[in-house]
Amino acid sequence: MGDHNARTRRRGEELISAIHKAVLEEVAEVGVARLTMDGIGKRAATPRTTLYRRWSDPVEVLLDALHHLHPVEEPTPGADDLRGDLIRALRLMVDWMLSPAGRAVAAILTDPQRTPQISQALFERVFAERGGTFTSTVLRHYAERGHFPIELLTPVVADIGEALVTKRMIDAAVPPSDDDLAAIVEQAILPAIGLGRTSS
Amino acid sequence: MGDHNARTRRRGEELISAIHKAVLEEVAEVGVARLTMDGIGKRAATPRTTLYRRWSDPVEVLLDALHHLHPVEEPTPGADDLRGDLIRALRLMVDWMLSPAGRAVAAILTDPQRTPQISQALFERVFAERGGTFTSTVLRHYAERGHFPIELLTPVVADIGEALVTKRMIDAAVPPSDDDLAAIVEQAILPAIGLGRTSS
DNA sequence: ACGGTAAGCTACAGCCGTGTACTTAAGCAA
DNA sequence: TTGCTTAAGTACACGGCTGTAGCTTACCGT
Repeated sequence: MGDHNARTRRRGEELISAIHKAVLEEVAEVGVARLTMDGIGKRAATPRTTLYRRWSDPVEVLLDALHHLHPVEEPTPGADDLRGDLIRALRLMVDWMLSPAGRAVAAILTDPQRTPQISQALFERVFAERGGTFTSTVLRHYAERGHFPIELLTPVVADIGEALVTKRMIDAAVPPSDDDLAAIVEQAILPAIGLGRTSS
Repeated sequence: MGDHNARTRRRGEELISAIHKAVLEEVAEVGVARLTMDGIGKRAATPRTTLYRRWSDPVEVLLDALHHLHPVEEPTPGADDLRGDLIRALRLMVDWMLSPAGRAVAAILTDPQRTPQISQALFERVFAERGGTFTSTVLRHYAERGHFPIELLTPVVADIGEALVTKRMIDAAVPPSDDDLAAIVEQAILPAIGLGRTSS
């Protein structure tokens, strides 16, 4: 009795990817701490029993979802525009941080109770797939072409852009504009690789 | 009946500051999301009823604790050692981030469900009390004494050190060493104010 | 067409945090 | 000492999430 759902019953792949999508959204919204089977089930429109058939607790679902994440897009350095490519790399980063996947990762990384297991799953699955950080891909490209000495591309320098963007995202409610990103590139990254503000 | 606690019953100031201490520890450990009256009460060794007499929910207790936080120590620039003073400022920051108060603030700032009210309370109470960020206090001091043009001390530049330290604290399990901080100062901050690695 | 597999659905007991009511007892001041 | 104030301690009903059980029903391969 009762109206059967107009939507057809989902199975296998389709159902699972719907659940993965749901966990990521859920964790981005409420955080790892408030993650519940109930919440995931409601968001994915599936009963908890279906979840328990495959996973034993919310974090398992989350880890599984991370394992199926599509790798993050990498910046593709252009011909001869270091400054522009850096800004585009940071823009890519900002967009990713605003996406469900990015917000999920942020929620996980900053959870006070995160375990080494979770951190490890994250780094293996989400970051290791990529060549490196957003800006370091660009920086390496230009260093190899002699735009600046590759010795200057230290771990610290490779992190400058990401660090400043991250801080902006935490401090301010509004995501950084292109002008903000340009300021980061010009005032922090370029000086660090010996390309001061004078050399346009 | 039963053994009365050997400890004398606490009242007023003493009790409240014990509760404040407890909330900060609790939130640093479990995060804002998992904050409960029960947890606070257990940690402060006081029944929930006492908490409800003054506050209506765990976040209220937290906000009240923040209002009673001692201001963070400010770096005191020395005579003529910009590099050393910057490192000391970052060390001060790291130590604070490792303290209960600092970890509490981190937990609050990164909570996916933080409200504007909470952010505002934080900034007013914890940050506004200070002159500025850790490194900017030092940087301003040396800029005013002509060590570098003050126009270079932009908001982005003032954030470089804090941003890199924060990222390090999130990424790595181990807090940065003095060498790490020195690398940040030399490779990121000093270049940004026009004092490259050449000028020692 | 049929039967197996797996998803949808409901129900239930258990645990934990909540918020309140009420009693007991310690500290403090007149 | 007396009495007011306030914390300690106990008890209870409520609600949400949990994990499981048992059943119904849709999908899908043979």
